Amino acid sequence: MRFTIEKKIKDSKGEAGNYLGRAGVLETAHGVIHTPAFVAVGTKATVKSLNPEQVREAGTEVVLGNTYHLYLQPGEEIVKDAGGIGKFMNWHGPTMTDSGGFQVFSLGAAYGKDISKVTKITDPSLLIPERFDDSDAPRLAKIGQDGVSFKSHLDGSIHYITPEKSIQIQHNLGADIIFAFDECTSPTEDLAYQEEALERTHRWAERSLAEHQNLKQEDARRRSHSILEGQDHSGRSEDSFEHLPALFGIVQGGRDENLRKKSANFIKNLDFDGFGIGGSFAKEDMSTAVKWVNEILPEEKPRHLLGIGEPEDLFMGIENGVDLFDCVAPTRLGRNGTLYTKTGKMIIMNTKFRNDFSPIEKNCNCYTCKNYTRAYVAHLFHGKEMLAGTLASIHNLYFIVNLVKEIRQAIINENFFEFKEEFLGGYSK
RNA sequence: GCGUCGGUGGUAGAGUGGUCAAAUACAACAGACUGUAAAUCUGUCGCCUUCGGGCUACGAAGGUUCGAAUCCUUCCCGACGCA
Repeated sequence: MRFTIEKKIKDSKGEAGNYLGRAGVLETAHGVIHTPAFVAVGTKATVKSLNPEQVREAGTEVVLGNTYHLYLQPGEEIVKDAGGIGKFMNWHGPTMTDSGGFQVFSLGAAYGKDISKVTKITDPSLLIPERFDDSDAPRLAKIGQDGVSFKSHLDGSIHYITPEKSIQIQHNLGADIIFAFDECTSPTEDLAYQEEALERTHRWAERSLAEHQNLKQEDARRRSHSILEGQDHSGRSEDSFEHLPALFGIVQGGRDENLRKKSANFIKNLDFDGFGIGGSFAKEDMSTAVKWVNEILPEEKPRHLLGIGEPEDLFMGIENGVDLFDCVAPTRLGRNGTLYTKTGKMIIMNTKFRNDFSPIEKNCNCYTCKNYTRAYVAHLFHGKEMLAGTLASIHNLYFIVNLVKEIRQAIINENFFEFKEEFLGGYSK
């Protein structure tokens, strides 16, 4: 993997100032990612409701799968034997896998609760928690001594995932970029807990990295042995890129400035190829957290803001130095009948669209908008037809991927701030 | 014409004397969704409301009863059987 910065954000007079944002190129063994880029989420080695051609046609350059899900089903050995996640799912471009760290949160502290990746609460202090009443709440993920025990949401079986295990699984899944195993904490946890969790995430980062390096060495030994024996049929030896994954470390630290900075400083000193910024945020905390972190992380390595992807968040992230985003929003919202437009989100099942024969969005170049009307898409949703989720996902994915591409172009054209103002001025949340 | 059974909210369908403005499902309407426990979930769904409650309702009209969607009478409508 190789990351090159092409251009940094400048103001309207072309002055560089102190801006963190940049446009670049991330080269992997499976192709190039133009950053900033939006990564399509394909948790179970499929971007839900879309085939790879549709994902590609929407403009997507890279797809992210999930360690936890693929480990449970079909099992990482199968994916490995298939030739890796990309080959398995017939996606020829770059791939990434998440470590399962998010499931520590979504199946743990957040399980059965009304908290998610980004909470609405405007005053996060209100979120502070009675951790004590909470202890017997049902969870599918419990944090243990040196890992997390998961109770499978599929069949109830128990699985213990350690950092080593997560990295082993990810090596078998064979994506181009993988992530360290971390603990995504709930914003409802108090500072003492955030600190404790951060220590854990840091230990896990070191262990993830150590296991990653072990696996690389083992692989190198095996390959040199095969070459000596004349058995290397991989055809990849002349590749300028390592065929093994690049590993990104993850910064946590909740909403606390000291913890965030502490985490960035700790993680940046480890030999990671890039970085993820994780956490469950109260909306208003997100930009400060990203800024604190990216001011510390080394400029020359890529940064991925995990799980974020609403339009206003993309501008915020990019302006503050984020190179990669992934988010389920385009596909999940699409399947659930909400569509992005330049003026805001549209709930396509609303009565007013039943006889609206215009496209979802005028001048949109996605497959859906070029071929179908609002009335038709609404009809598909009312009729619970499978094509509904597909057409909606195509549009939403195109919308978000393309928005990020436009932002990238604006950076290159040195009119990022104008573009931001123009877009957000017309977009209502 | 006689007999039997049945007519419940947009639909299907519970309910057979009070706890019924009426289960449940569907439809409808509105909303939520940010490293996918998610083609999912939430709310509303007779009318009015100062959200305490008020009013009108279970084919129609009468009646019995403290009280009726529920019991009785007649009528209207439907299905089936016999002429």
